[in-house]
Amino acid sequence: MSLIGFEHHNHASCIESAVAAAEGYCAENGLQFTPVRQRVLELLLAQHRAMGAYEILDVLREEGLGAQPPVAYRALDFLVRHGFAHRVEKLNAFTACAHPGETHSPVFLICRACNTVAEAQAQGATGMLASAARDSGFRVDRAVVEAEGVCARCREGHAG
Amino acid sequence: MSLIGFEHHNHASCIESAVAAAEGYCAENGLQFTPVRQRVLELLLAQHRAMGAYEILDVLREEGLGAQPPVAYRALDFLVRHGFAHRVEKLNAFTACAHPGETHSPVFLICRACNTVAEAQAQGATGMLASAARDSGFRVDRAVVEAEGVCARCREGHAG
DNA sequence: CTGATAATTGGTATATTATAACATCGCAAG
DNA sequence: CTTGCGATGTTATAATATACCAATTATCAG
Repeated sequence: MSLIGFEHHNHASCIESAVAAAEGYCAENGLQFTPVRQRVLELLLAQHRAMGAYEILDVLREEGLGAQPPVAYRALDFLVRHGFAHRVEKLNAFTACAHPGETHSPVFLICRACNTVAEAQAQGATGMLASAARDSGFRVDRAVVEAEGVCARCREGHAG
Repeated sequence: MSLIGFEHHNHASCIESAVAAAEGYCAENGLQFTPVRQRVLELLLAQHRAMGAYEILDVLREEGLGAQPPVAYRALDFLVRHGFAHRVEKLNAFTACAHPGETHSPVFLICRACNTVAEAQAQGATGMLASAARDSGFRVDRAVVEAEGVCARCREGHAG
């Protein structure tokens, strides 16, 4: 399992390169990487936690990029549809994709204490789910795997 | 993986026995299995799909058991808290537990075509998730595993 | 039984999340 | 040019969920 979200890294460059990657992908595929879409992606990248649509909308509104819910939802739909972000069902919120470009079934580790959302890869778990489902004739189109708990740092913090 | 939801079974008796089991459990543990709680459990058991809180509330209202959202949410909270029902995050809806009494991490298979929600047991998948998370110091308190797709019957139905 | 306590109910109000619907704009293909 | 498509801007409303307070009912120690 590789895991992004709980380690240290150069955040500014991490955002820049992710945005550049998205921009490139859109250019190659005839998609419009508009200001609102870019800004929403930046907001999501800026924090390793999930943001609600209305939380994002508040920022867009302050910045004059849009004031109504559909503005945020449309940008989020775009980002999710093209794999730049994911929806975290458990939180009814959104988070930037930590592995854009790669095809993957994300697994989220949600820390109840610090609200960090780490995106992990657990090939095994989703593979097992898919094959077990297949045995009963069920075809899995999308798997949601999300674990709520407490991350290492927070457990150390209060001896939890 | 055991799987309840897509096979045939005697539904009336399946409901009766589940209700009786819940009633017994409550009696043993000093919990109140009130009319609203019983009725909500029956409603959930009556269908192998997830029901929204407001859908349940509509029935309760017709039957004079309560008219406001908190009535439904409180009964659902009770049922979920004591393991008689589960919340399906992906659908923001609720379904009766297919394995009451047993400690388990449910896995849901949600059919997009017929809306059936089957509760499966996939020890392997959740176990793998838990152990992989543990390796990074994350303690999993609750795992959400839900697969959206098409069940065997619906795939046959339209050659899907 | 009785009073204290906790659990449940009934209700109002409101918060939060999400989408439907429609007019307009801008751009690129034909 | 004009047609069509995707994106935008906006209004309105749907769907999901919770905070809070008053009143009632169950439970249990004494």
